[in-house]
Amino acid sequence: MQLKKFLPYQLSALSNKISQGIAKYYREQHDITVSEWRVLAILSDVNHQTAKELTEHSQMDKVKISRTMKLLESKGLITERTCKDDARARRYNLTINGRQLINEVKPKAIDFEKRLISTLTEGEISILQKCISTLNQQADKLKQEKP
Amino acid sequence: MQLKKFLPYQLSALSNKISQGIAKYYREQHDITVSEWRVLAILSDVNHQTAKELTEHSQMDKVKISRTMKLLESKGLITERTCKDDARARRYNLTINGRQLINEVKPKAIDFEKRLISTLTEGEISILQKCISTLNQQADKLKQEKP
DNA sequence: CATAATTAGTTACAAATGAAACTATTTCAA
DNA sequence: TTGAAATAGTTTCATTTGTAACTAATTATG
Repeated sequence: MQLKKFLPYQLSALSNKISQGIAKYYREQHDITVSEWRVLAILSDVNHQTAKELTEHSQMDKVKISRTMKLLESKGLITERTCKDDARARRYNLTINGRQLINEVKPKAIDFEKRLISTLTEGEISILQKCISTLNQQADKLKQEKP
Repeated sequence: MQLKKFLPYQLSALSNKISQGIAKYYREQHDITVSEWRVLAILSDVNHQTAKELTEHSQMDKVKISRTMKLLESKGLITERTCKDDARARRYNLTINGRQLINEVKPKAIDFEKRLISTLTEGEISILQKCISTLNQQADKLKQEKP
């Protein structure tokens, strides 16, 4: 077997290649990290979330979220308010600047994705989506099993 | 747009999920990192390569390769010999122990992959492979473009 | 209702990483 | 040739990351 033919390697290589390009763009053009972009994107979709909720929607752990929120706040892109019903938690909201930034970045991200998949057919894209979803489920299942 | 629907995010999330499972297994069962596994796998396929060649086949940079080689040598899994034709470079070979280890790990990695894709049809797997290859090309192309 | 267990989030510390500077050698070009 | 540029690989240092321990608040249990 060759490493090149090993699916986990292929996915990691592809994902890294794509991420590097995006990360570079976010950094150079908007001075934000991928983590910041993810949080902003989530909040722009559903505002007013807690750190806990953000971890569930971002595939990032609570430490990374905590650090990212601190950073975003220091940049004035989000505000935080302690939850009424739970004094341990805070809810985060985009500021005007935060919303403006994400409104600027998002179309470019969508355009990047569009160009990325432009050489795939509709049918291929739909099967790719199905594969990703199935592989996610299967990866979850295998994680629980004993090796 | 939702982050969840964004292909670069989906690929990153999937790849991380799969990698975490594998990394845990390599570490617990064989006390090696994913980097070490990759190098061993490449050398088991074509022995006697230089660091330069390994970087080209592993998607790892020269610093990471350098560190991995040092580690593998300290564990007695590979040997190094200065190239006859270039005193800057070395060629690496698996030791008996190295070959034994990779012969032990490889079948399990293949089996893991088999279980991972077991819920996909042959057709889906083949289209997935095609998508990965096309996306790699496209990502390379987009990297060179100005954003 | 008191206290033990759980949960939200932060902090501290060690390990992993990446970029840049570095050494040693080789290649190129005047 | 011989000095300049390029290349193979290593080291250094600053940043990022992950784990574990921590604080503060909430929930569950006897």
